[in-house]
Amino acid sequence: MSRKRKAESGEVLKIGNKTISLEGYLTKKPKTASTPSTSTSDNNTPAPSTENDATTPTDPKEFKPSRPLTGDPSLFATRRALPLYLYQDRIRSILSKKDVLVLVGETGSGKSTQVPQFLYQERWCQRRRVKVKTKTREETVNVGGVIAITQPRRVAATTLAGRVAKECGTPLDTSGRGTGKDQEKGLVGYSVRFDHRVPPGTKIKYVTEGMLLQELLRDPHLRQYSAIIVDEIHERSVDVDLLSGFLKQIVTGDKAGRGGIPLKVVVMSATAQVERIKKFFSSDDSLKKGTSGEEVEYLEIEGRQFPVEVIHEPKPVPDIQEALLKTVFKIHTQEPLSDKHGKKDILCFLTGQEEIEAAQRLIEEFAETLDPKVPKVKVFPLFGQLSMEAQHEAFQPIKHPFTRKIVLATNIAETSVTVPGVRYVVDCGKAKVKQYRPRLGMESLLAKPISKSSAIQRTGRAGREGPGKCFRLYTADTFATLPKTDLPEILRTDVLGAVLTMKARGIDDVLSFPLMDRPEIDAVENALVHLHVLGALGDDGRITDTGRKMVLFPVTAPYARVLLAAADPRYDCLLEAIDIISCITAGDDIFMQVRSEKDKEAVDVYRKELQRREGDLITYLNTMQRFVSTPSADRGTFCKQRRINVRNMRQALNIRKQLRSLSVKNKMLAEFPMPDAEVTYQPVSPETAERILKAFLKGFAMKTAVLAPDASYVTAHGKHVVAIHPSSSLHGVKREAIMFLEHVYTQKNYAKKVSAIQAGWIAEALAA
DNA sequence: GAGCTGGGG
Repeated sequence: MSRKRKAESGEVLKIGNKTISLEGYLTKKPKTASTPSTSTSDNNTPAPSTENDATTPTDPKEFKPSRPLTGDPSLFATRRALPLYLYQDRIRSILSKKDVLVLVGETGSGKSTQVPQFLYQERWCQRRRVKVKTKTREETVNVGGVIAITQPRRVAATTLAGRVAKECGTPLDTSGRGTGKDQEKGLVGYSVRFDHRVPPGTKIKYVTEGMLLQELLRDPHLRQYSAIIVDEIHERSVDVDLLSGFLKQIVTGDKAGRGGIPLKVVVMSATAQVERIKKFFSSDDSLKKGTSGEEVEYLEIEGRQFPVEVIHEPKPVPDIQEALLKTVFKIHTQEPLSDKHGKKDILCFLTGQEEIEAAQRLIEEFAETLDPKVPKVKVFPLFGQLSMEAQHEAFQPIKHPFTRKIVLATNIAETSVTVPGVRYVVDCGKAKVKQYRPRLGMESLLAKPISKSSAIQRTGRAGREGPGKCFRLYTADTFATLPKTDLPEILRTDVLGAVLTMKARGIDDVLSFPLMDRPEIDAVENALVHLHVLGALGDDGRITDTGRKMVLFPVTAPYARVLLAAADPRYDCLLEAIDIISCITAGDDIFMQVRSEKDKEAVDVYRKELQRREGDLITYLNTMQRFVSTPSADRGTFCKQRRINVRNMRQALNIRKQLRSLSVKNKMLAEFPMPDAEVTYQPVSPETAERILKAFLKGFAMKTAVLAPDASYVTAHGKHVVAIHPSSSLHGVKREAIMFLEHVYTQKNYAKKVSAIQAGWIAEALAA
């Protein structure tokens, strides 16, 4: 089983039957000649832009803004040092005249924290009472007063709010509690799923993109707001693309719903590749004479990055692991361990867990062969499926003074987390990307070349704390052929959810909704048909009552359909469906992967108890029911024994609570269920399990397969062969028919989250 | 018989 590996001292490394030559890359003495001749520097590191506007002097000490800083004086010095400080008058002046500003500011410019503080006292930002006409009558409403700043991630929204509250010197209790009327007044708040802190008097509100889309459902004109600041738009999530469309409609529309008061929009990006964004908001086609407010202003602000030298490979590398090993040890043996800026650690970008674990083994084995005079290395893997503690380890500085840290990461380290101490980046040039195939109704997850923008982002990770170097394991020519930017998510994903989002917010003609990038018509048509099958759209293509109920739940359309079916007396299994959906939508699988064979045996003993012959869904239900009936004190052990991801389980409990209370609110549950402590665990009967699976079929009848005579599973829709994924409890098991919730192409065409069903149930689900 | 980039309501 265990592959034989042998590290040899000298210049050759053997792994199994593979021999890697390290000739010319290793000099056992740390001090040698400087950088090899292949070294080239390209112009990707952001050069400070020359700003020759008269209103922005170059010395922050001489600059006197038209309005003094307010808030906590102890933080003034830090804020004055931010590049953005010099631009505050300019930004205020632009927005007093124009409605849309596109602002490019590299990481560290301070845009996310400072821009809202520059604006909230502006005259146009005051709340106003205005008359608006509704269908039936005229009414007086409040418009404006608050600035919203959207963020792609919850953690960003909450931490930014905390920091800005501190700068403003107003309270924001992020510790919990502090709700209701005992809340103190404050300038700054935030609102993310499961967590809302909006003190009375809030003028600056950090929200996730999804949250603002939710608000749009209740308030299509965003009347509460004077301005929306869309941050990190370059990440191009589906949510930000939809949001941009709605904002464009408000900005360029007749504003009657806002009593004629304009909504200001500031779009902020970390990369300068904003042509498409600029053009999108400039509303060329809808430009009307006499309304100058529609014009878009553009401003670019330098970041605070140290220079990073970029080194490409002279010729294409045949083996990425080999190239990585050579490069890592070239850095390790030729570059200093630290300098006046601090430690000089290495961050490597790889595609996935498998590649990372292989690289870790290689590096650790080779490190053992190094001369004792050479500093030690310590390797840390970093990918999403890793436990919180293991991820945390990669962020800790190494205490030992004679050791260099090497972090092997997926693109989790590109945007989601920042590893401190990094001064060398090694970039393999690839990343795994998920792409939806509308024709096949499945997605693929494959390693593909990254974009230039992504490569530059990775490079930048070497220059956060001091001057750095980035080694690209591909040639300069290859870099030149990379696409400029990544494909936005809306072109890579099932647009089912996006289409329902539009329909629910009054967009009847989804094909003419303004989007920066339009999905193919095929993809949209597929989504429309699918929504019709789910009953969310009627024959006329308009949203149905079922569809309106579906959007009230924070889950994708098929899951929402399952919840509605489960609430139907015919199936009567809403609480069970909620338990299952909570487990499934809580992030990655609550069952973590077990790395060693020995651990796997021990864990499987416990996991087997949870597994049910009906398959993964009922296993999840069993797991949730067992978990909540376990006393709190024993839950940690329960998770540990079964290698259940505690973080995801906690998230599942939050989702469960939210779905339960939404069910009560939407009259699908008569009353709140009994507290878990009062429920004794009892495994569901086979009869109940059957009802549950039939309820799930109302959302997933399209994702079924029947066992063929040759013992393969063939999908009912499309007639493709699928294999049951090894993560499923039904892997290797043959049943009459299966339902699966996910369908992914990796090494093979895989079905995941699989349940055993009867073939007859499929037609039954599609009929009624 | 064989495995998984990252987010969000």
